[in-house]
Amino acid sequence: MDGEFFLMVDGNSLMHRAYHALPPMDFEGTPTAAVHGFLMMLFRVFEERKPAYCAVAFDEHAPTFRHLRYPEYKAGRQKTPDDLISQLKLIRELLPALHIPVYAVPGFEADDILGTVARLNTEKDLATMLLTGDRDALQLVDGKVSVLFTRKGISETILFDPAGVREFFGVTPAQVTDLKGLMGDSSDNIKGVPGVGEKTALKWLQQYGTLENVLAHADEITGKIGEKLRDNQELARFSKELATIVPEAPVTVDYEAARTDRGGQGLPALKALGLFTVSEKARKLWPSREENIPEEEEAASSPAGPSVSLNDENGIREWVRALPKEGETALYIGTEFLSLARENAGMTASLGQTTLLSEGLSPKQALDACEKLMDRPVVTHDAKRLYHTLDRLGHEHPPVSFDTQLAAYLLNPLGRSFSLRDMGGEDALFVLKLKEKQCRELKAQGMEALYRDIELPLFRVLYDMEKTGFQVDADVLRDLGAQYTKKAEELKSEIYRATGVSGFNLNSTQQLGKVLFETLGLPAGRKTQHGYSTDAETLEKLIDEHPAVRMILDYRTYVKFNSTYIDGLLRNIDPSGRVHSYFDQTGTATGRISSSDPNLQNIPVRTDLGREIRRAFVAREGCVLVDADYSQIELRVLAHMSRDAAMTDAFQKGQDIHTRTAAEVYGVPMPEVTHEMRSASKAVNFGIVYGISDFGLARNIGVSRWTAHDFIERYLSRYPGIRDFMEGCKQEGRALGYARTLFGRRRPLPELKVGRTRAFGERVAMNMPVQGTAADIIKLAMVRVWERLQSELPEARLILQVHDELLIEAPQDQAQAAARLLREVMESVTELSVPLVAEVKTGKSWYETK
DNA sequence: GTGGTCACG
DNA sequence: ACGTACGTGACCACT
Repeated sequence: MDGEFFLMVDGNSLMHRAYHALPPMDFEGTPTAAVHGFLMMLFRVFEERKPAYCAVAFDEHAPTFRHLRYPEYKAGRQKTPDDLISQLKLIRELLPALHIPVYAVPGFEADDILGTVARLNTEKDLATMLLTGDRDALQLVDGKVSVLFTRKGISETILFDPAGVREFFGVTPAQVTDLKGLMGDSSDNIKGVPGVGEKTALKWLQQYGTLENVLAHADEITGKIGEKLRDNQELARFSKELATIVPEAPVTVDYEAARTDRGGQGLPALKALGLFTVSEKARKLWPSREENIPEEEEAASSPAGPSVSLNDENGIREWVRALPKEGETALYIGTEFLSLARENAGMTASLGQTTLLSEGLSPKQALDACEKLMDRPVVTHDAKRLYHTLDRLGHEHPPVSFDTQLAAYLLNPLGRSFSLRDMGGEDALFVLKLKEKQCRELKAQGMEALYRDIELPLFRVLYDMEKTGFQVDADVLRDLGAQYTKKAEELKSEIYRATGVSGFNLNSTQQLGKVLFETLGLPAGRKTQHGYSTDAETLEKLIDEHPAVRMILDYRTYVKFNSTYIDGLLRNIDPSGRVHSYFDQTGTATGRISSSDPNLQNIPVRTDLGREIRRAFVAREGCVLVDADYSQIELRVLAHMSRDAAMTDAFQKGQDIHTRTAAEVYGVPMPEVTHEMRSASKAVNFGIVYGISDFGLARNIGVSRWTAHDFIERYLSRYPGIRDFMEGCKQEGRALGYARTLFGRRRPLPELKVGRTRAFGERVAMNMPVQGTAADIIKLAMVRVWERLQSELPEARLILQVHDELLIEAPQDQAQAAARLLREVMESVTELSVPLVAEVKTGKSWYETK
């Protein structure tokens, strides 16, 4: 915020935060922890933001008043503890001594006063910053009013302007009360509409704008939730009214008294309470005060060893100059609020025991200040995200020597979360310590090479893929969407006619199940927790029973394509016409990467209808797509790992593996293998990779489980190496407690110990080494392809990976070179006992490469 | 938020 | 003796 502004503090909110965030502390029996926390917080904001004016508002209870209007108001809140009440009294006495005015009006809450002071300031054309931990205040944000929001207790703040509120909460400041009216707020005992949560409320507000308009269109909303909304209109309006801050509290502002340059007195009062750290901070804030004569260093303030603030320019210079030439630097930029890159993202950099902190400076300022750090390789947590962040800040990328997030993933791919916070730390110093520990563990577990040669360099590749994106032709999508919508609508009325039931929600499995299996009396198949199963497998069996069934299946297809692919993709196209998927390198148990927002790894291809969607995925002007698929990579890996003679032979001779399998299992020469025989064998080959069971195979290919059992037996007797391999996987899993790939990647097998999930654990023990090794191979191929493209074809870019497929976007005249490079690298990236084969195709669209 | 369904490898 | 093929992500209905 530029220029002068008024810092208006919600005293109750901050005291509550401080009270709960800090361990109890007292001075000669008087509790002081919350007071200490409050003042440290306030003074830090003074340091960082330099407000020209400041005042603090407190709730002033007038029970009868509130009571009469809102009997249940705040009934849900817990009683304030005694030692917090005493500290609230204390702080209200201390603040005036520090020349910070206190505003409190009986019958009004602090946020009413915040709103009123903000209004008064705006009328004087003075900017306001509201310091609070209460989300209600966000409704007050506008061009002149911002909210400095406390997080993680009181240790961090984040500044919201109108764009920030939109970006973070998905609503404009004006819609904050509409949101609360719909979803309620348990901390304020505001009920909202029952059953409506944040997601629903946001959706409606996006569509209708205001709560009143949502209510006006209540009959358009279907389902139970629509009913609830219609039944609770009054409650919604009342909830919104409760949440609305009326900036009409009877307060007047004495601007002269609120000037911050009059502070610095009252230090004796602070010391009398044992608040030495606070008083030291105050002394620095107001150095000219005569009573601020430095005394003997009484309270060393920093518990975390030597650290310098980035506000301290000399300190930074000293720090940077003192950096040894050798040695590692850790760099960590706090995660959660990066989308608000203009504000305090809490960057830290560490070297050995020294920590450099940016509190309150923008990351840009912070980074500029320690630019020298960028020359050397950094240790960080989530390097891919760091690179994206630095892009936004307009900063270069330092090379990355270690990524603790990737190491954590390798050490336990089943981990639920890999955020630094969940690893137990929040700054670069912690990252550095974590690295030491992880290095030892990676080494002990034989994963150094996997880490160094595959996982770490891959982040750079994925970063590029995310940044580059994939061009999507929105017109093609919209065109398809219109066709699909028309088809779906037609089918819908046909289905209503054919079933004789209209108006039910076809998308609801429950309603559909009732119509099919009760109204029409069709024979029900499997059951689910909530009724009849209506999945495709069940419905396929009923196609001949009723004409509506086929139509329902078709309807589902069109609706699915429309909602997931057409609408879903259109939502994700950036202004330049490209979609930027997120590639999660720490998301799967087996070592694969996953793709989301949008997921580009499940774009339809198996049916003609679905494949049309790929026409929308195109190369940019002047470029083509070069697409390479590994042929049967998992079965080749299986052949290699199992050393099975027949399967190895098949691949070495370049035979069609499913035909060869059929020949083996049915005992006929390959030319005599029929389509049906090959197709059944293909299913078994897949099943084998998944850790087959006769039941599963039977269900998949529609034979009895005894037939399936027999089939598997014959398969395993023809491929005895595979039987041994599978047994070996299970035994090793039991002995070691984990499954592992050819490259040493591990997956723990906790399931194997528990009786009920043991069979599952066994299948995982058999599947993971195969799926995981294939994942290792393509990851290594990606790194090599990326490196070679850098030096040989810098205009060509890797843009997508789909587990066994890589996609490059290359200038037209470099397509051949790119295709050759891609094939060469993919096929030679590692040496197995069978050849690796990649099939390459080029085309203007992804459809053409299939 | 959970479960059902369905898209991919 | 047990449930019933491995790994993902998105959307919808419903609680």
